[in-house]
Amino acid sequence: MSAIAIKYEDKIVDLQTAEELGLSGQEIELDNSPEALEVLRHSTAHLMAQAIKSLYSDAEFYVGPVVKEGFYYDFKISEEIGEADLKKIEKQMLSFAKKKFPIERYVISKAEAREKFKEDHLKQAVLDMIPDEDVSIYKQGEFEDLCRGPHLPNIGLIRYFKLTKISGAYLGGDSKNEMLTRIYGIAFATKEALKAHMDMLREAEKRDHRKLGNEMKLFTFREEVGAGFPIWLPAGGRLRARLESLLFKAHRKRGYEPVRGPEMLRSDLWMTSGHYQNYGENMYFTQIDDIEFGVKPMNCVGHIKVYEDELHSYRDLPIKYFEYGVVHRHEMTGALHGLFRVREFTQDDAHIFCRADQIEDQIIEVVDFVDKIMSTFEFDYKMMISTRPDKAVGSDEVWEISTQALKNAMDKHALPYEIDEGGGAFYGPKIDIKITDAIGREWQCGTIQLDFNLPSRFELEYNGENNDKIQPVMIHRAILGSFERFIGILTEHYAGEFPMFIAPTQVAIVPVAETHKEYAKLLSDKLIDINADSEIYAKNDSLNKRIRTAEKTRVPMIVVIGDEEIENKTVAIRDRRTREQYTMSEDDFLKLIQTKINEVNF
RNA sequence: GCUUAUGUGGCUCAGUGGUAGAGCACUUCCUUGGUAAGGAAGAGGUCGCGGGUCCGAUUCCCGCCAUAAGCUCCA
Repeated sequence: MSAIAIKYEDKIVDLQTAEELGLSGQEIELDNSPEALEVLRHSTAHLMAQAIKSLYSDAEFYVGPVVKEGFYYDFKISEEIGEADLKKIEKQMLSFAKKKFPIERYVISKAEAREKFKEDHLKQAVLDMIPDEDVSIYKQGEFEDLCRGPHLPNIGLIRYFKLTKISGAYLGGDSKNEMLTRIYGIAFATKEALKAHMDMLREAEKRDHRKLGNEMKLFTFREEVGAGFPIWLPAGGRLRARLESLLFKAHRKRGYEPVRGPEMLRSDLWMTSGHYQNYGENMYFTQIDDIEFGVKPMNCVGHIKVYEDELHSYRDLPIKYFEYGVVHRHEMTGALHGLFRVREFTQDDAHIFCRADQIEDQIIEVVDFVDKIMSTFEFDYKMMISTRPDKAVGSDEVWEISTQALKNAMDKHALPYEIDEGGGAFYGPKIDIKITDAIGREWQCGTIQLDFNLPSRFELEYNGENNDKIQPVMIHRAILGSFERFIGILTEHYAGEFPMFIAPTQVAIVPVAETHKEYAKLLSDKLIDINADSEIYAKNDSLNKRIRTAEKTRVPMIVVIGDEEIENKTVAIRDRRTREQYTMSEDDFLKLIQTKINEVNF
């Protein structure tokens, strides 16, 4: 295999440029490495533009970058174009690729470029953004494009690609500007890699929690209820209740006290906290007897009021309050997405009030808590420290101290993290937990936020050793993030096949005949005694049909009960995971279920 | 919020300028069955909501609501 580019001073330089400038470096071959794919996908974007230009002669082109999930090109044509046209464009791309045009590069002045692309007002907009005097042009066959590269030496190298999506996009991402057409695509160096990618997309589609949630009757949305307000159905309710009770115990063990603040608080309080000024556009307000109230978008103010209910000694700290807090946030309609982004959700929220010297230990304790839960669900995760955003309260100094405190805690325990500049909450910096699911997708759930600002704004204090008044530090934290999003992620992570300890139903009981129904009910009661939910499939259907129906609900275990089982006090088990059938004594079976449910503790 | 598309019984979807159809689910009956769909009959829809055009609208037009994809990743 020959090189398609080189690496020079840590930058990818294509062969055309390298030759021109006489550069040399480590060769990059056409494989599925990030560097090679970047070059390949960039050239594929150009090939797509070439095909579009040949099919729609009035096409004007904006930008065509490589992105995380492939590449795209923004352009404008007079004709209407849709999903169905993608095939046509792909075909045209292939026919160009077969001609193996070399990709040539040359440099001209910006003025010359302006003249060259005078027909294309989008290219002019691109030129406006380039500060340099000279610009590079890449040419393949008849097609020329303004581009800084890097590109492949020849379009014949582009073989395994797919156009995936077509949509609108604003010029420069600004909704005040004109709307362009955007086509997304993906390209790989090998056929296998492309196939694996397409398989992953199909798999993701199959796992979509909106689809599974509907099929498995976990939750639903209704137009007449309102966008972004989920309705939990019985199966979803059972799953959620299991999570809640596991988590309740876990909090109690770690010294958290359950509390609860009101859904609505007077607006004055939101002004004190700064939410009114910094978060108001996401809040819902209402008027009661001439007083304005804000529906809580976060639980911290309620917990602050709990803290204020009595005087605290330095000996009592840290004080930890937790609540499954229902919050409302006004998200843009276009941002709503199944359970992943809703307007009402329940956080597994907690606030730790502690002394400055306890920050590090508290942060680490929370990180451990997170680790315990995430590893139980077999999630890999990484942590990200987010710094001061544009809209923020508090002095730079306080931000600096608190951001440093987070970094120190992490560094001291050799915990790896990345930095997200400007991603913090308006009252303090945070550590976000990003988990990776079963098919490699990343999700943001948990968050640990360090806050000196709210304690100061609410003038919180505790009595120090010398009876002096000292301001506590507040740590806001959520581990699942919200039950909604987390259950959505779990659904996709497990493809609906929830493990025993959170499954909505642990066991499906199928009595062979009418005469076995009574026994099935007895077994079901025994299961309730060990905290396992079961459903009896005793409808007037054939045995086969009832087993099939039970299978479709993705229940972890199906047990069939007939004369034989009743006589021998056994159950015939059908295990979802192994798809195997075996017989077990009823006692052993109950013990097994009990073990499987109890083996999980956060 | 913006752009585009979609919206037909509980679910998945056909269909049409002359007020609708299938499969699954549901109800009743027959079947009493040993591990992935037994059979029959029946009930269920003002075709998302509101307005307009038309003799007539679920179908065409407009507005709204909801859903989906995208709108950040800079030649």
